[in-house]
Amino acid sequence: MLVATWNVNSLKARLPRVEDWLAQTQPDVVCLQETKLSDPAFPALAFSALGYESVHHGQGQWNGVAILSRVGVEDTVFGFADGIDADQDARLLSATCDGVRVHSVYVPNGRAVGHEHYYYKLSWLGRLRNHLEQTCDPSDDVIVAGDWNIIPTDLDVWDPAKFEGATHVTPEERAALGEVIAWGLVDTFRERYADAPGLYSYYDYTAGHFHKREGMRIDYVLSSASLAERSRLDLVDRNARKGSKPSDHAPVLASYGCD
DNA sequence: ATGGTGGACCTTCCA
Repeated sequence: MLVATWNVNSLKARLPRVEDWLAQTQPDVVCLQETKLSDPAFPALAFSALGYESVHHGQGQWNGVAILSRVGVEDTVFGFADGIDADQDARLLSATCDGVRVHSVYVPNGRAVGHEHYYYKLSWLGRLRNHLEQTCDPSDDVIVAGDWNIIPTDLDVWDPAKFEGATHVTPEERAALGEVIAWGLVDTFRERYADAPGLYSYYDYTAGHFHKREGMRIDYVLSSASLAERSRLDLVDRNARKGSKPSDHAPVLASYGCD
């Protein structure tokens, strides 16, 4: 099974690129973030024409997450499970695709350390952990993929010094991510490329960051142990960040063999 | 030059 995650930064602006990329890459399951669409505006028919069923959790102007699958979509849950404080934004979508419980996540940015949005980000990650505890089991095949808005280690950014005092690198954010991972997830990308620098999924649009390879790895596909054992490939599709009108994020791919 | 891009959309917010 080939799984991808991609923050498209407006599906309306990016649809032709996403269609071309799907046809070329042929993933089985795709988690999208930042569709910036209402549910009625979601282009399900365009994906259907390419062989993908889809589910979308949107709110319009901001946020919005989707799952595309050519191996089925069942038991969709929109946002956090019942009993968890509801999210103000559309940032989480869960569904089962060919027996794998898939989560498309768009973790809040945080904006600035100490900002109200920063505490919302930490709370959100705690609620994500609760959601996993309530809705699935780490011994099952589980994928949590998306834009995490956290640089896991200093290896995942071009210049850690530039981030002193900034969000994405604080011990609190990394600890909150750690609590999600401790539920039972593996970052197979970093295991595969244990000490390799320069592998980034996001580049700021401004100041030529992409061409200077000044990026960060904030998009990742985390998987439960049963899938991680069958991990066959992890990569960032850097080519999809090139050309005219790209997203500021590149797609991240992970594939898993059969049992 | 004290900005720099790009997407939401109408003046400013967000990343």
